Amino acid sequence: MTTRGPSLRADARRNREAILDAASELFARRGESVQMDEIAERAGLGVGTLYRHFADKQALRAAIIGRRFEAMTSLARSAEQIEDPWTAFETLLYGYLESAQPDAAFRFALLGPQEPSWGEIDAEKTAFAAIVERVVQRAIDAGHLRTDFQASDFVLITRGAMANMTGREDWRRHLTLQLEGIRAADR
Amino acid sequence: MTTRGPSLRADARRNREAILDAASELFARRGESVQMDEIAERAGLGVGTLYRHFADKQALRAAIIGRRFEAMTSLARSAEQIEDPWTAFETLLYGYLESAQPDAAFRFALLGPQEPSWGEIDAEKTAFAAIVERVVQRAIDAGHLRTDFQASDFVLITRGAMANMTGREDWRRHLTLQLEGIRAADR
DNA sequence: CCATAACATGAACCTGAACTCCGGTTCCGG
DNA sequence: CCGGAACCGGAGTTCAGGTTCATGTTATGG
Repeated sequence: MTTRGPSLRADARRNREAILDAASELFARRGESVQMDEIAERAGLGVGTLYRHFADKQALRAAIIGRRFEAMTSLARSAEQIEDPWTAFETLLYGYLESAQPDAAFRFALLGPQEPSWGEIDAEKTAFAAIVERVVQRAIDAGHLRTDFQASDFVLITRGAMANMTGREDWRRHLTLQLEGIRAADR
Repeated sequence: MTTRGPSLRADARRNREAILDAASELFARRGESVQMDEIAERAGLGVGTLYRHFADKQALRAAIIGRRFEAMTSLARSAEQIEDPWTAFETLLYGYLESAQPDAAFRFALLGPQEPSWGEIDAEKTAFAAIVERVVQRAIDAGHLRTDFQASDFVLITRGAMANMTGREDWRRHLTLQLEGIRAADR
């Protein structure tokens, strides 16, 4: 998926990038409602070209989401490098949410019912989850998180916060409240 | 809005109810994607009849959501009657969420971007909020909730829980965690 | 029981947005 | 510099689903 190989003419590759960029931008800002013609125009291309690169709208959307997940994984990877377990955890959590905030398409993809055919994304998702697992475990071992905290709770927390990304910065308040319920009892 | 008056033929009133019931059922289960023809069929009526009673699909949706909000308000009213402040709070919280759980349309209406033209619903929403305000305040005064808890936090918590209503019962776990962050520190 | 206004019906209509298709254009190895 | 394979453009096609309206049906007061 990533290194698609050499067999792609130079202009084709350039256009593919342009499409991805334009679509990212628009999907991020307006979510579901953007239409193919708009994306084409913003990319400075014809609609036909979009369909040369992606089977249908759904496939394009999936590619975008996949891209974002790759970014999330690399974010997680760098957070994992941080020495202090709690700082690592917080960095991951805030980094994840702050990346999600401006991307309505991504948030919606996670909050709405999951589509079928997102098989490829699931793989990336798993990679991300594995890193979260480790960061969480480290925070628990260091005595910063409740011992009964699960990696799956990370998902609950983040979904909760994302649900409150409506215009304002309410989600930060919500996250703070949630963190209180998550920390180890002794402080 | 509620007592629309006498000027409505008996069969018309009956049909209106049938439409509302059918639409509630379908919207609740399948959210946005139901189509007018389906609703008509399930109500045992023709599509034209739907349009006699509701200007368009959006209006029908709004009527349904409004109805649910009325139910929520009456739920809140009865929770408010409970003696013990904490029990009242918990009853309201769980009652609200358990009602929301089977109703995808309602949840989606709250989680998605709010449509315009839902002015009438906002009124009902305000009534609900007023009751929440009182129940929350009582729980704070009784020393069960953090003193810095806001009525608006009720919204954050419930949105968070609703975001985790995906098939399983994850939201209960999430709510438990959230409650830990919400309770008064002294326990 | 009638007259008639209110109501119901659903096939046809219309809209908008995804997708196709083929004539024209561009890249690239030789 | 050339041939042709790969690629692009965007007007036109298709189709799903919301909405209308001419025709038929039913409730209700007198």
